[in-house]
Amino acid sequence: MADPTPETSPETAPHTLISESEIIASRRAKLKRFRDELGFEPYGQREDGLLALADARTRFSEDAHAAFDAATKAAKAASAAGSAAGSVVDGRAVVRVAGRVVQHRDMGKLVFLFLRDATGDLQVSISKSAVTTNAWELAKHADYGDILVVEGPIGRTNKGEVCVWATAVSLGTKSLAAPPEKWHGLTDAELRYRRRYVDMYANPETAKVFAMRARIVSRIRRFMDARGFLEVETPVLQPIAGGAAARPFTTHHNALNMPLFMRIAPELYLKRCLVGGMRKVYEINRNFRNEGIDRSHNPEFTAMEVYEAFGDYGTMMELTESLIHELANSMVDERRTAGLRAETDGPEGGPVLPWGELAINYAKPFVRVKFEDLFRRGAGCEMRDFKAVRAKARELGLHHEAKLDDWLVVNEVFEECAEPLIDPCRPTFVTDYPSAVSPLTRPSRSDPALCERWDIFIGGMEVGPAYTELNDPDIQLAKFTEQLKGADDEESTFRTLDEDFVESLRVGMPPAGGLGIGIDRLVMLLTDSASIRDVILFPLLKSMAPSGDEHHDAPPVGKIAT
RNA sequence: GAUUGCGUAGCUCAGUCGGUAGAGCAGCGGCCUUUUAAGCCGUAGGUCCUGGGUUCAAGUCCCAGCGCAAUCACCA
Repeated sequence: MADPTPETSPETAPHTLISESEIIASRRAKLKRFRDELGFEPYGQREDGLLALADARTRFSEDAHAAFDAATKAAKAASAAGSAAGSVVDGRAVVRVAGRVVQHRDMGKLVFLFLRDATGDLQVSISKSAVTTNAWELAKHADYGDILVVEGPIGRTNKGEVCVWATAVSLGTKSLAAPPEKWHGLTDAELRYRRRYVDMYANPETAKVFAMRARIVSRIRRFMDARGFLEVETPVLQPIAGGAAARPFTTHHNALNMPLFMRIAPELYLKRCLVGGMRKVYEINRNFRNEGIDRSHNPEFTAMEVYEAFGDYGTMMELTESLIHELANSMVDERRTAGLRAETDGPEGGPVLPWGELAINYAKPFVRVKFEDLFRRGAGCEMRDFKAVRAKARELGLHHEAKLDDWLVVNEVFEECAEPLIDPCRPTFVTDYPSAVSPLTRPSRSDPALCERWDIFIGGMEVGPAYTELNDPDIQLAKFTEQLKGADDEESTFRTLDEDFVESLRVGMPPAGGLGIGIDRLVMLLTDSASIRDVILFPLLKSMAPSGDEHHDAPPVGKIAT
């Protein structure tokens, strides 16, 4: 980067619309002083040989520290007694570290500060007598949020704090923003989401959750790969949004002048992979649904879908149970390492992980209950006794019951009465759903009113469904057609029959089991996070209204494709 | 979409019955070579979310709007 030209000096002419508080003005003044008077490049440079702060801490040696301490004291005593002091041998490891300043205590001729990186905090102690004048001035006037690079031996203070005794200090990056409160951190939920980059360093728990998320997803991939599944990537931009019944986001391809949808599910493409001959495939990727936002819904979310030729919903059940059990075990290990609450000796042999007020027991086998049995327990009548079911629906105040098909009423009564009976502390497979509410599922051969589908519930949340996939093109076409008939005007603008998919079934898709798992929800459960926003780095928020501009949502025409 | 709550300094929060806008941290100036939210002295900092209304007087009461949160609804 070239030096800033004087006439556009950023210290005096910030070209942002953000008003400059005096806090920021003073930081700009410091930036100028650090650069012009002290000779530090305010935006740093390449640094080789940096240790993560946690790794630097492990280089501390009690023996080396004690030996150096004793030698220093002896030398001092000798010097005081007038005898010649031999040179002190310093056996302490020298480390070079970088981090953001999160504590700064100026004791006059000694400065203590805490640096923070993604691995944790480490104290740096800077004695005026141990560094150059310029480094001393930099350390003394460093602001919260500045990134410093420090080198020196690692030892202890008198109070026992492991620290780097700086021999060199330089500027990694000057921070020009007012920092959050150093003790309370950033607590305002809105600010935490809008300024996640501050939240991540100010609240280390936030960064930890995302590190855990990364490990969970990585373990899922290893699990799937070890079982011989091939990871594939299918279109996010789809001409027809299929595979689920959700409202899609719409977009447009200019060169082809073609409307497109952001996918609501990858299902129909993954099945085409089976038609093409892939036996076992999975995809972990984003889905987009243009619907409401709450603690368990974000408009874009990550899902894993899995398809296994010649499997069925039982195959998928075993896979899901093993995967989630294994993930829970790994989280127990992680939590123990971190000194957090977790057990492996639950009533059924654990692992047990906390989720809010709940202690969820992931012991195998997970609970299995048939839809029909759970319905009977919850509603107090047989689900096939539609008269009784409708009476129950009216009793529950489901006033639009009359307009609905029998099985849809069954489904609503189930959600109202039966789902609450599921123990939130035990992962539970609800199996054998009514065929009528599962258009992509193969009907059960022994009982065509039912189909080979389960949903897994954990902590009261629906984490994912699995099917024995419907691969009869004629039945599939009939189900799609029927579904389209029920669509209202609005739905029909985005709901279209995917004829190519039906054609692929005519080519022939092997019998298969398929599975979908909401990764965000699973991560919520495994990391004890209450909201999906706590496991998505940059969750969608309403944009801040630019004052006085009513047309801010109109795109700047002509500025898009440059 | 509905209901409730919240919105005050950069951050975390007080603000009584409607009567001069407050604290801590951060900032600025000073002191301090062993601090652990360091401490001490001094100092500066406000569109009380926005817009109306009631009133002699509104951060406070009323109405509308915006944002966030929780609960519900929606979401096979």
